[in-house]
Amino acid sequence: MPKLPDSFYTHADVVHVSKALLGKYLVTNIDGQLTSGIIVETEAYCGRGDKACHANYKRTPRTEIMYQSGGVAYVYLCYGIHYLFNVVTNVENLADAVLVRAIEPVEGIESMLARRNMKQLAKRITAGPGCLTQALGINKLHYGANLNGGTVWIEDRGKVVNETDIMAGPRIGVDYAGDDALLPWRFWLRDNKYVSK
DNA sequence: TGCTGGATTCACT
DNA sequence: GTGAATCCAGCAC
Repeated sequence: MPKLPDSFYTHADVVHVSKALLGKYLVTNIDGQLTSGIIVETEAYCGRGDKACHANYKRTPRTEIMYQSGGVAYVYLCYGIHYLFNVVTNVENLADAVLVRAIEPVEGIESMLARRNMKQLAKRITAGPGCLTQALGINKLHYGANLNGGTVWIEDRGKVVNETDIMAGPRIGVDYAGDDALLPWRFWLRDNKYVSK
């Protein structure tokens, strides 16, 4: 299965990339366990002028990775409990990123259940940014991981997503960002039960 | 060196 | 609907 090329991630419009990631397959091969799922919900974060983006205010060691050329993972620990998985986009020195909020499980469901400490498949296994990282085994070790490597990557398996099936709305949990919290930069696949909220 | 609060989730009431 | 759990980056001193 073809991994997405570097040119996909270095696209100049992070909003475009956010929508293009819907329907793609997020795959991890961690601890010898292959797990994957269809990306069904994303959010765009722009490093320039977007108050909700970590990299907007100041360049720090944590956000340094977002200034790299697109195609690497930005993994961030939130509330001391949950890891959030982002895809860095755009070219070097432009700190854009796409937050992956939800996926639909496809492969390695048994492994996901074990990681989530669940007995049977339920919607909440991957519906939410903190959930999907746990299900896929993503953690701080994958901060800065190259998405063309053999640990975490994204595949295009030819699934077609119609523009009319893509819904847009305000982002979640970024009320502190003032007016920028209202930007319709959250995207999800219509009628998909694994979308959070 | 110490304090504050967050791109959240889950278990209760 | 509400509140606790829980770590570390960023900033103040």
